[in-house]
Amino acid sequence: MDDKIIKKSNETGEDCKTITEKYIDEFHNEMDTLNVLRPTVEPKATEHIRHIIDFIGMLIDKGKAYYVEGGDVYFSIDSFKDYGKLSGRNPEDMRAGARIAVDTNKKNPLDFVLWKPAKPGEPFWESPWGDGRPGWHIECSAMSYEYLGQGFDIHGGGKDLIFPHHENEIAQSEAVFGRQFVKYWIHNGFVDINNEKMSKSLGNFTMIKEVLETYSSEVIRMFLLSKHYRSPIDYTEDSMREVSIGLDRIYAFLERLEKAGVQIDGFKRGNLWNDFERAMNDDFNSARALASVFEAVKKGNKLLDDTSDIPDENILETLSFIYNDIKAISNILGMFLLDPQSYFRAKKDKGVADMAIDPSEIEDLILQRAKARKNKNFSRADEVRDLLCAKNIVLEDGPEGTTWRFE
RNA sequence: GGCGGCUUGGCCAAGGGGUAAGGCAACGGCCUGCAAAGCCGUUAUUCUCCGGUUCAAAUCCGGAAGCCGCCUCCA
Repeated sequence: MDDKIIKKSNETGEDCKTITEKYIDEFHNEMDTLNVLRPTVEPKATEHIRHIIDFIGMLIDKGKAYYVEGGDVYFSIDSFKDYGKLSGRNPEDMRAGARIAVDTNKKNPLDFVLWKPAKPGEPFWESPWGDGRPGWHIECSAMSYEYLGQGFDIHGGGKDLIFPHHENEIAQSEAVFGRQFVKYWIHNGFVDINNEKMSKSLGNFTMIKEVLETYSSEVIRMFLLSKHYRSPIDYTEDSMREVSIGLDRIYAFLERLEKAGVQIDGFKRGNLWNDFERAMNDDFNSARALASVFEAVKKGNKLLDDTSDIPDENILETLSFIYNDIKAISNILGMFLLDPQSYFRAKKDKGVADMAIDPSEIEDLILQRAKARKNKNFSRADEVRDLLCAKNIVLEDGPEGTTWRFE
């Protein structure tokens, strides 16, 4: 029912449903890739016209909405004394600042449309007020009533929707039911590029696809969680790279734990979990929560350093608490979900593909370097390492030989 | 014009009356043939600026500057 979709439909000849299905599919695919769980119910406005019409009917019956000659139904903001309470706006002030020509049919310039008559060439549904379609806002009140009842606990959305959309939802629902619509509003800040808001709606989803070409979904999640959800976050290559390095560090720690024989016992919870929980319970302070993970990683690395990666019974238990907690956290944040070997293998595969490098070539060079090192021919050894370094490949000499990775 | 938000080390970013988390980067040390990784240490007497309240302010109040968002029949 979005004007943009109707416009696109008229341009391409595809019907609206085909167009929206396409975007919904794309959205699903990208959310799946980002480890975003599917919602239990995803109601579509076009499948709830009946509920929407009923809802508008209730508003009219209560004297909160009115029909205007020509087919429009408007919500009367003067009939709802709390109008503006969410956004902190005063209707008087806004009336003075109105920038657009006022529709003379409205009782108050800020009244908003609940049902609008169909123009030629537009999709429409039959209604008591003539053929037409719902206005924006009403579907949220009607559908949330259908699935969640007269009021519910948490409503999310972007900051830009506070006014008018969420304000209008409150007006519609509270005008009908006379009780609190939503207990907690969660309004997220935007992802900016160069400190400017990203292009709206569909444009953002294209971005995700592009970012995924370079960074894994876990890097994207970690980037988003590195700042509080209410604040805007600026997308830059530098910050993505930094986050990616941080994620490597955490996975490297997990790998180290496994090599040291640390076991997971899913029921035990340690200090990390307490810190994490405290942070998340404080208005989803994900940045603080991530910091607690890094703190635990440092602590764990230190314990492993101190015991030369052969922890005794006691240390082993401490480490298993950390491992457990990280695993529990990973299920909440949708990160650190892979086993470390797969994580680093995937990273390697991607590097190999992106740089068009033959891994056997690298292995061969490493062999040559090993031989040179054995013969104390260190200049040759360093030469090999520099050669690989130029290709973004870092060598790490460990007790079990040399491993390599992409920087 | 109205409303809301933001400004914390080189960069990113928590904290929101009790004396500055965490990440990245840099430098020094341990380790290493040298590195890398990891660890240890150093890097903001100070939180955009100016006033005020307080025993105590990055945190509260007032003012200034800069940046961002919203104010449409856009979902």
